[in-house]
Amino acid sequence: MTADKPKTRIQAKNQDAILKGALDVFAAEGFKGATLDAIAEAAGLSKPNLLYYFPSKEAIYLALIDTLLDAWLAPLSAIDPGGDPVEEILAYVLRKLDMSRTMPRESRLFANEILQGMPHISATIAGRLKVLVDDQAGLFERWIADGRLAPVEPHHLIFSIWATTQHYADFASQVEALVPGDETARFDGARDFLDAFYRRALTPS
Amino acid sequence: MTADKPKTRIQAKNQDAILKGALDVFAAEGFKGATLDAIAEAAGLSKPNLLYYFPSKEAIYLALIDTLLDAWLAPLSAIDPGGDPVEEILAYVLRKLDMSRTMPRESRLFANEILQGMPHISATIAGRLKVLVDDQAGLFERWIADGRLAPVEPHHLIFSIWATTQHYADFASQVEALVPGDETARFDGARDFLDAFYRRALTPS
DNA sequence: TAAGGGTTTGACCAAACGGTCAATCCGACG
DNA sequence: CGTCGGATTGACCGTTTGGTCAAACCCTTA
Repeated sequence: MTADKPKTRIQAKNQDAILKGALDVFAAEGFKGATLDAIAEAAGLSKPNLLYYFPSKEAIYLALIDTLLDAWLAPLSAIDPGGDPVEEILAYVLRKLDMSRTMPRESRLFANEILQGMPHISATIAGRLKVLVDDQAGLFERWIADGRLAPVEPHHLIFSIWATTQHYADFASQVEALVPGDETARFDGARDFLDAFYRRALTPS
Repeated sequence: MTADKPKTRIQAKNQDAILKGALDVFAAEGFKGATLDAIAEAAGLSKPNLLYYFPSKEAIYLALIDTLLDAWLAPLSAIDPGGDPVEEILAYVLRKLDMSRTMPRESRLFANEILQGMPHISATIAGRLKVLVDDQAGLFERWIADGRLAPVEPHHLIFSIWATTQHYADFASQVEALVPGDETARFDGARDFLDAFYRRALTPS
């Protein structure tokens, strides 16, 4: 299903430029709002040249999602079953918050896709996501059973982490309008809040 | 700036039908994804007839936002300064969660708008929002100073409430894919989680 | 009932859109 | 150097889109 590996250096360079440009445009405008002309300009190519490397706008979009999904979900997989439960989850929260700061386009890309009802997410991708989430939910439940984590429903805990951290990327325009100071100050404030918040909520009594 | 009050019953009925249909379409497709034909069909009118009542697609969108914003923000204003801090904020959380269940289209409408960088939100609307948020943040700070609320930064607390509750409307497709059971069960689980979570996080030690 | 104004619509337009294609360009390799 | 296959593009196409307009419709009221 995914594209073959590039053969020549020109192919590698151009496919990379296209995906980079497409990330800019799709994240800012959504799938329907993005135009091939805008992607071509962002990639520094002509529109027919875009379609020499990808057969359609949707193919670019799918390749982009496929390329970014693993990196986007990696921190959830990286939770160490051997570590301290509260500290492991807190590290995940802060890692996700940092990704909202350093990778806001990826966050908005997925936010747009899910908001529209995930029309481009295949059953296999959704299945991969569900397996990962269910696995980590099972880990959380074991931690809870061992009394090392406050008893909270794991799926909703994961949702709350996604929601609170990605909020600073997806709804950055609103956050900027409501909180004074520069970006660094805002993310420092968010870090302090989320650390204290999740520490209180997750530490077993 | 806002449209005048409708004069005739036909005007009232059709403007209402247009705004209802537009809510369906804009919430599902976003501003750029929505088409006048789709809105017209959802409203049960012809496209030229739409444009007899509103001068443009953007005018429909602006009227819709203007109509819905106050109701959408009302629960935040409704927090009672004379009530118990933790219970007041918890009631706000559960009210917002309930709105995600009963008004998901409104939630997605605003989510789409903010995701795109609030290109249609005027300075006056943003100003109204900021005054409201800053006011309630001030109330939270007084509660904290009185030792009746755990010391958390109020703006980030409000963001977390918006994020965790609206998540169940904005990203419903993802929640449905990851949590088994029907909608009622999912929202019951979310309610239990958020109640316990915020109660722990907000109760002063 | 006749008229007048508010209401509705089929037909249309210009621009933007995703995508195609034949022609051209260019760089690697014998 | 010549050539051959990959790379690039200007011109173009059919469709969709937001919006227009003149004609027709219909509801109210005198």
